[in-house]
Amino acid sequence: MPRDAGAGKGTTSEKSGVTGKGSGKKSPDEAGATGKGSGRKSPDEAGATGKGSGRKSPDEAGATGKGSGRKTPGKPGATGKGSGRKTPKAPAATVNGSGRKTPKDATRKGSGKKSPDEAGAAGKGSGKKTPDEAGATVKGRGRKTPDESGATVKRCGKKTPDEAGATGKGSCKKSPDVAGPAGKGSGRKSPVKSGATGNDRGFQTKLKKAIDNLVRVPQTDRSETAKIYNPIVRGILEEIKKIAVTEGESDIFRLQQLNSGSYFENLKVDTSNEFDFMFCIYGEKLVLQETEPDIGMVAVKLPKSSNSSLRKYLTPDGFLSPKKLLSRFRSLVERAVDTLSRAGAESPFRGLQFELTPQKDGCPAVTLMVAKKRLQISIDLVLALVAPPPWPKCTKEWKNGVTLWPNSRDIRKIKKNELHLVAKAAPPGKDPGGNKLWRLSFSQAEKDIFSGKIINPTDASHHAKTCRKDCLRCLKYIKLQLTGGVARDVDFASYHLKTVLLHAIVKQPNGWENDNLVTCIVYVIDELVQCIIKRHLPHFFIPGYNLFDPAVFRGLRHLDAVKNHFLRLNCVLQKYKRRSSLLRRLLGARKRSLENLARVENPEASHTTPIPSPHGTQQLLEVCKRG
DNA sequence: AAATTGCCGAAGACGAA
DNA sequence: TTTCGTCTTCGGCAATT
Repeated sequence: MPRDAGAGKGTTSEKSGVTGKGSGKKSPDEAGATGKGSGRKSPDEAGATGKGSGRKSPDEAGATGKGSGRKTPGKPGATGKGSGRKTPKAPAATVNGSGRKTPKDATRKGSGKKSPDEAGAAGKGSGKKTPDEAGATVKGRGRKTPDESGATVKRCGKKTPDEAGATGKGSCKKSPDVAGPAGKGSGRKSPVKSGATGNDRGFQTKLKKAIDNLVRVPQTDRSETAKIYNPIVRGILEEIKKIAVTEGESDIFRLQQLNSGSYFENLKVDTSNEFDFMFCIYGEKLVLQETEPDIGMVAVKLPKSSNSSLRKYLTPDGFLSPKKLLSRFRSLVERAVDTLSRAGAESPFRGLQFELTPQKDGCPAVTLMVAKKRLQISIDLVLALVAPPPWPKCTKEWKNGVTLWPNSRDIRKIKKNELHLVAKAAPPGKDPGGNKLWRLSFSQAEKDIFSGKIINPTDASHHAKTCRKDCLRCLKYIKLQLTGGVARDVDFASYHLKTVLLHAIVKQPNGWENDNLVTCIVYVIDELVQCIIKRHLPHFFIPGYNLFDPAVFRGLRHLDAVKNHFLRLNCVLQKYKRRSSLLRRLLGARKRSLENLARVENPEASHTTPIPSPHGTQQLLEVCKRG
């Protein structure tokens, strides 16, 4: 986990009551109008046409008419309350609450977004508003619905390429034609003709499956687990708040939830149901002392004038003690969990078994195991202090100059993020007793970087998304083979891979097209190998903090094993990469020109001499086999 | 300050081509 | 079997009450 390495760590398909007639979704005819009669049909459509239905989520299975968009989790169905965003002065008296409403909806007070069924209940198909409704909703709002903004009728997140083009946004998969101009000339051209043997085909199929499928979390899992962890985390937060109020600590334990970790960054590659949450103490004035800038840790004091309840957790020499505060936090979580587990039959927690795992030395997280029948999930709760901007001095060197990536605007945005301080133990000898030093966590900034716009920017010349995140997921998957099988105790963390990737992008911001995944993996592995050879991997945000410094990295003796593990795979991938015709097929780039493919060949990728390994292919196949 | 709502992006699912 | 387009779900976030 990132924590080991350093820095930190509903929709209820609104059951509208409408029976599914008069759907706002497209009719089959309309669907066909796009020139492609494909796609998933809604249950409504399925019923209308007699054709097979699509996948249903467990909830949907019983429901007809559905809505899109997100509802407050844990509050199924329309609440009937009158709060939320409303048109301040709705001219049309029939409109209660917010959102688009048909006259029919007007009889229901206060619910928000309507399902397509509701929205279009008055007529067939279209979800468009009547002129009256349009007048009622357009004023005084920030964002507008697609309808209001004049777009064509679409309620779901994804857009058709047309819409995407119209708005300049959208994540919809585009056809190769849309995906950008085909090869503009330059670059190495592969002379290799198509020579796929039966083995190669098997290999490429497996690799593609490994890349496409192995590193995904199935939607059903996501849905099922979200229904468990969301109410639990909310419940614990509420219980802690209640306890804190009765015991006079409401000023510090009105915690703010921050979802963090690989699951919420969409970087998860293993099958463990592990979810990380930060519970943040905010609004406190803290005085940071950068006594150990090169290990990413700070000491914290309170202003003299402070009368915060945090005073209880000061050491005799006036430092805020991570150990004391974490201990208090754990006891609060224990009591909250106890309350949850004693909840009545009507509670959302019935049938769940809770177990807090023993506190690990130096670990900032309180880990709660939750079991529901055969499903088991692990919830990591990390107490964090919020350190508002500006960032500490040790980060000053970070991207002071002009860089292509991230660009200066993104850097400003990243630096606006709050930093967090977590109770992660210092390296041996640095903080005896664990009473003084807090670990700087950049998880919010990292989340910002990996959230899409920054890691996968869309620019004028490359309409397709980049493969940067996929690259990291593949590398994490490869690492999993090592740490999950060969040698568990290697201390080589995903955070190291993440850091290498970020440095690699800074060094080489171009060429991360989706079609270039294998080349990119090879490149990042090369960068990693260089870092291992030099025993030097600077923390991304704290240049002076070397993550491979013997003083802070315990797994030094394993690093060469890690290097060899990745090199063997690199050797195979490099060999494989040269067969451009195979690569073309492998990456689904059949329609693109060879020039386009060659254009992105990365000259930097070949600066490492691969170690020949007769077992390389075998190992990669092992990676693929799990699919 | 807290709750609610709606829009958006990301990514999985799945049928048709 | 692969590719593509569409639909769906969920989390993030801003606007609003």
